[in-house]
Amino acid sequence: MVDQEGTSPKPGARVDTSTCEYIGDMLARISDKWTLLVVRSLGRGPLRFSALRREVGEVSKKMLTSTLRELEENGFVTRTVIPTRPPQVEYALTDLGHDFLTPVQGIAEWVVKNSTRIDAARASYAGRV
Amino acid sequence: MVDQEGTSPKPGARVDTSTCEYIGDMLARISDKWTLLVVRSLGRGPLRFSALRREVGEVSKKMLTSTLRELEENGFVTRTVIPTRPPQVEYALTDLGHDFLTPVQGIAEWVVKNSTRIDAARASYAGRV
DNA sequence: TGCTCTGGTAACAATTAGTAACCAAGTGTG
DNA sequence: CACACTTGGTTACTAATTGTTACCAGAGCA
Repeated sequence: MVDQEGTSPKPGARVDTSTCEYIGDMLARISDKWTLLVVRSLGRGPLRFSALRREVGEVSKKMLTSTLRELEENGFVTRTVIPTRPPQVEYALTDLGHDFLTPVQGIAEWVVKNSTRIDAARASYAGRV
Repeated sequence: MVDQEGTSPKPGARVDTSTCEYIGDMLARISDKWTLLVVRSLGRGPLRFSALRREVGEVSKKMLTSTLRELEENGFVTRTVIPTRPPQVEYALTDLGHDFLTPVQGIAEWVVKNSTRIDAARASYAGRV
């Protein structure tokens, strides 16, 4: 075996393996550049595609589309087409998505509360290097 | 102007703009594929590089290295070289990193609690499509 | 007529992540 | 002795993901 990258089966996991895998899977699912940002934006109320794009920031149409598709697939948001002159599409959090907002806000609040410590740590690291 | 992708300055943000940007920045910082997984693994105690790699799962050395470097830079983990025969390197959460574990565990717990609903939503979407 | 808006999509470019090999010093195996 | 294997990486190359740009279609407006 010459420095293999692949991981072989690991028998002795500390916590229930399938639960761990499930969490890991979900964390991987939400750990992309836009998902949390989009959920947070929709947490303040339903938004149309363009409004959401303005709200989130520098997200491209393509990535916003694919992020929303995946959130839809996971049951976090609904997509409603409003048949106006140029048809508009409204995105809103489902009950599940709204509940998910709680832990997400938890992170956001933690970040705000600890911003001083984070900045201090970063400054200190920059100083050491 | 022909379908510009760039976003122009947006004056009327609902919440304090700089706070929002700070949160967005931090969310972007932790929303990569491995950060949350690594923090969660180190939450159970300090681990050496290889042990951590086994714990996290299918992460490549390269990505684990860069993830750990960024966590170090943000003051979430410490890196300690143990001068043994082949020198070993131990990674551990700092106080800041340990505190961060709380909101991260919040997400993990939410996922476990709501796994039934998530699975149901996914199945329902798969059925509709 | 020309330019705007709507919510996308397709083709291509740029960035990022993953893979495989390598390093160097020391241990164990045949 | 020669080989394999350990440690924590780095490097070069490739694969996958993201971002950019242009385009669609139908209506509004000057």
